[in-house]
Amino acid sequence: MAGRNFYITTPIYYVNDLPHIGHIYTTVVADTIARSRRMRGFDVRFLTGTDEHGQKVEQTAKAQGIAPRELVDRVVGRYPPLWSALDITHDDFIRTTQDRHRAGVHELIRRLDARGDIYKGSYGGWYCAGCEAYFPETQLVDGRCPDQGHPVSWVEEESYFFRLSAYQEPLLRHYREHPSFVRPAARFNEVVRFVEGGLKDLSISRVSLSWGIPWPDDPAHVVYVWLDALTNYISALGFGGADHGLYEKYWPADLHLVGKDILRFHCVYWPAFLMSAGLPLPRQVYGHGWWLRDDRKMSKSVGNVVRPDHLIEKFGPDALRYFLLREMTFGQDANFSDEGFLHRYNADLANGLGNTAARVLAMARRYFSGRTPRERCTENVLIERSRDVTLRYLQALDACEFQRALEIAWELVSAVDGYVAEKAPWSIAKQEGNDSPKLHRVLHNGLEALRVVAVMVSPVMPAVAARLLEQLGAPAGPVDEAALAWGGLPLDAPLGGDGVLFPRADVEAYFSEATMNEENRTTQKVTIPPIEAPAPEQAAQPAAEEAPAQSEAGLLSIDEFLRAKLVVGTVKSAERVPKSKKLVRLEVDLGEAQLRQVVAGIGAQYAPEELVGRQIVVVSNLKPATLMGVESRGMLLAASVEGAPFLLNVDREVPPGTGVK
RNA sequence: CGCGGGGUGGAGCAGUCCGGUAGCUCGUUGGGCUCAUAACCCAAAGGUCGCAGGUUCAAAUCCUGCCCCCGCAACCA
Repeated sequence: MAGRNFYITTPIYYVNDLPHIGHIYTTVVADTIARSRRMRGFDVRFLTGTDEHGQKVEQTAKAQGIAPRELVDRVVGRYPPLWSALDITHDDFIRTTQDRHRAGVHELIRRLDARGDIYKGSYGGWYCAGCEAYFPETQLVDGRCPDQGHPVSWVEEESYFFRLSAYQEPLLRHYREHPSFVRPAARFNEVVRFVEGGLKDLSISRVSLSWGIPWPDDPAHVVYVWLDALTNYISALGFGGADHGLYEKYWPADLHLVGKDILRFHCVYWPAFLMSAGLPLPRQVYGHGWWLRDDRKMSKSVGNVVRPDHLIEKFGPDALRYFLLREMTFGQDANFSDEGFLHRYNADLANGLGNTAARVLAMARRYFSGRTPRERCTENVLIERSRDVTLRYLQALDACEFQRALEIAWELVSAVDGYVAEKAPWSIAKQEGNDSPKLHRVLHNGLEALRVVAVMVSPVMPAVAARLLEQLGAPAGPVDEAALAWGGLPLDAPLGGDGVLFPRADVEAYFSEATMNEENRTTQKVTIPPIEAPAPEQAAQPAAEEAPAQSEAGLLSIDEFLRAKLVVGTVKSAERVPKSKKLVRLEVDLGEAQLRQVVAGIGAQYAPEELVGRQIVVVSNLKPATLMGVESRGMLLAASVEGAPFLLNVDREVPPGTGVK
């Protein structure tokens, strides 16, 4: 039954970070799509998992004195409870450390090799012996390793390469022939442009680390993390294993859902690998946007990563799921804030759906002794409205326009409110009594419309939808598309339990509480113990780059401290470094024969003019560094509030060169 | 010429691909209801859709140029 299967994937998440809003978002979106496809009769396969190999994991494990395997097991353990709390309905959870995955990777490599697309060459990089790590040229700081400032040397190591360059034209042709291969459209153009810019062959093995999948028949090499990671989409289906029934059934994937930061890997490397291996390409890759915090990208170093555990606790998983899908225009970036969440929660869920359900249900309970109405009518505004809404709702949903889909669904909620206000069932009851056929019909329409809303909302808020259906006295069990049609509510049947769907949130109380208890804020500034240590962004993020910061065991001696020569200097001149965003070049009088040139990243907060004449504190014996081509021979001291500097100065003027201790 | 995103009533955002009365939530003002979670309903005020050109019968939407903001990269020594 071709076309009725639907295979959807999230990226596999890198395990050196706790799951945060980015992981949660991608997974919730995938789950919503999976649920809506199931509702529409598709045979859905939904895959998620974790990416567990690579340098960062190896280093972190080493630093903690445990085996990598132990480290990844501990971090991966965080996922199942979270996905379960959020009602995620994935069919499989793949880990790249599993045997089945290794088999898939080996099989893929065999195929690339058979095609003649793999050759042995050498891969060059800057190696820091102190950190035992390679750094890309761009990460070097003043020609030294970015972590500890150790010297680095250019080292070439043997590596297997993939002939990516041979796939430039085939990829471009594929893009041309499949304009919906990458969504949204803006991202599609980005990818095409990147490939048009030329492709270099890709190094796909490393000899410098051991925590990875060994290269087939050459165990000195380990498979490059991206080749390793991307293969999960087929290895999870049994590709390369004895039983590839799932592979036959579900591949190619209908949708790879990814964050925009890893689009290139999914739209360039992955399809090239597949072409080489003679395998079909996924039908679509969707690059969604990021959740920002105060318009800035979330990062651990800034301390603004959102971990909404307490929101789940306080408001339930469905409220969070709703917020994520309703607040973000799918594909674009959006801001995350507690204020925004509470606002949506109260406006849409408490005052909207929750209150509307409560008012209609309360009347049915009162007037009909807890049973559904005995009469229905075939012609009224709500029926028409419902038809129109469900039609547009399905269109929006199929187009992955979740925001619009929910907005449309809420039109029906609001229509019920308007309808109830207009028909004023309470007056009918007063005038004609509880047996009034009109009263029955009016409330039936209200309840039935709410039932339709519950069905529409079910892919997004499964638990709430089930609860509402139960309260309405509607048939339980899995909902399908047919349930969207008007008329599913049985007559004269018992209503389910009562209870408020979404208790209104007291915003003031929330914030005073949150202030009392920092742990509860979505933005966690607490440092998480090394095991769950930093990762820059969401989604599968193979190692390679920065190593985690090591905590030095604490206290330094007075001697060590005195090695830093701190002196007071008077700023003689200041100017912006051309083309830089915030660098200022200062000439400072340190009481030496010559003025000292110091470059400082304070241009965003201080205008050069206001600096001249000021006395500042400078570390005078710091190794020189070159920033934007300008040499800096010292560092000025400033307090730093979320990255914004506040200069230190002396209480009263002192001679330039005065020591500080 | 580094790559990309954005500039729409007081706030936050849709709409821009596929031109045709500028929409939503919140806020404000006035009225209504009393079934409901201090909720809900109706009405009103409020926008030169960053700026300037162009295409068109018609431009928030297409084309050209410019300005500002924000990510990434780079530069917090």
